[in-house]
Amino acid sequence: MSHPVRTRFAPSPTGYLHIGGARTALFAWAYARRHGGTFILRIEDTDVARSTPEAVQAILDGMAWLGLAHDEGPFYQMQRMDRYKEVIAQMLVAGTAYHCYMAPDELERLREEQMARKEKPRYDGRWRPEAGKVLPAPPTGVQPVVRFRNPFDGVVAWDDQVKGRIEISNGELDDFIIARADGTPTYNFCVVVDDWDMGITHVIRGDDHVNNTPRQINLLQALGAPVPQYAHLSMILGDDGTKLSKRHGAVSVMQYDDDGYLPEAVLNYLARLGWSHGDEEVFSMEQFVQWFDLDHITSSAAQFNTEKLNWLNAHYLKSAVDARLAGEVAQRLAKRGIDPEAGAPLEQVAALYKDRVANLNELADALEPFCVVVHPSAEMIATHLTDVARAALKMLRGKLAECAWEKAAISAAMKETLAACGLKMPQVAMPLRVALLGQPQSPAIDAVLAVLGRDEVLGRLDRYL
RNA sequence: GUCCCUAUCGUCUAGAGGCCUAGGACAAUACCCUUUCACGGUAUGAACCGGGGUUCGAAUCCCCGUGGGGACGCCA
Repeated sequence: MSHPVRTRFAPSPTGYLHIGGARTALFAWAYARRHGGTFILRIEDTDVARSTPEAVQAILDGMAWLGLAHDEGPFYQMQRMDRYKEVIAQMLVAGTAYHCYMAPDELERLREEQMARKEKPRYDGRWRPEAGKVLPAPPTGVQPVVRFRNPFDGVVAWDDQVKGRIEISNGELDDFIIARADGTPTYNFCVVVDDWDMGITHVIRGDDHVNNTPRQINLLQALGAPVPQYAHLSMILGDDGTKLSKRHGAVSVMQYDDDGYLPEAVLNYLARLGWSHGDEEVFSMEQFVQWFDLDHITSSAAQFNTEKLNWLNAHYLKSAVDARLAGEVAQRLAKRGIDPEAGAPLEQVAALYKDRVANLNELADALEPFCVVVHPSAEMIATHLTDVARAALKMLRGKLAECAWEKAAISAAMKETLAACGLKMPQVAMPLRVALLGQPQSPAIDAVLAVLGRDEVLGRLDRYL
């Protein structure tokens, strides 16, 4: 507890915020919250060619939808160039970095030779200054890159908070480039300077960065900077067990909004994917933050399971406040060109349907017939609105025109009609559903009538009588 | 190829040497509830990758295979 916890989420704005990034952000956010720390958002936009302002916005939107608020930032690496260049200059002076004039094609050739010899491809250190070593004369007209002088022997080790102790021999590493020929700094270098400057105490990030960690630790140490704790999260696989890709599965979190998921369902699902707290399955973010720890993160990859997400979403839909649901559905209906004010009060209809659907689009589908004139198919009319049924509906209509407009009275009117016609409930309820909503399934019919309103019910009925 | 990570029901997972005849959840199946369709309830089936150790005792620790994933960029 001596140091306040500071975590960060550091996406590169080359695309939207996808489900894997969202989980990384969630865990980093939760860890900071859990320890009363600070959650920082940093945009790693040094890849100018692929970074876009749209992607930055998409990431911000995704975070906002999920409710993952950052305490500091967003910081943009492109705005920190002066600082990076300052550090590089210092390293050059200190001798922890050096200029390398090797041409890219020359480097490429070296790599190919090494691969052919079944060796790990790495820079051979030809421009690395050593005591007593004579360096070639720098070729004229060539802009050098700057390489980090990585320790030659020994091992780099850290206690990964999710994977345990990891040791990498320095012999596996090479003198990687920290500044390109045009002077711009590279990823591993920027990350290190940023994590240092921003006082990051816990680096919680994707598993694909395990290989970068030893390089970053070496750099940090060369800089005399403190080494943070690292926690590497395993990746999320697609529904079919294969790697998520743009082609399948790796959709924007905003797609889940479009698909009718509630953010709390997505959050709960993500929290439970790769982390656990005993048998707990359903919990709020408040509860999650209280429970969250690095010790119970799974170290192996997890397969995304849409069905479980659906179940959670249905669960949160059931317990959602009617007014909120009505608002969400109204927006969706409006997008379909339907006036949500046109029919029965949406809030009441939503209450009737919310425990029968798995997402907001299904809810909108269910509420739509309450707002528009429905046109059941000829086949459905033939099947349900038989002469017998119509006769019963006609009698029912008479009673409905006069009874008190509430569930019990409506139910009584139906029962009287059934008795008078010698019919069973479904024989009248089904045709009634078809006439009113255009489909033979609905919640309890008396409740549907009550909510639709007398005028609407009688009007819709009259089209068939 | 080299290095690193990883392995419990179909899926997410519980499990820190005896509480494990391996627990929960989703999904599946059956039944119950029911005014249709759902919701809900109850029940059932379903797993420790293989082989060696260590130990009185291993899902848990170690080694070797095998499977899966990642990294080896003047990308991040």
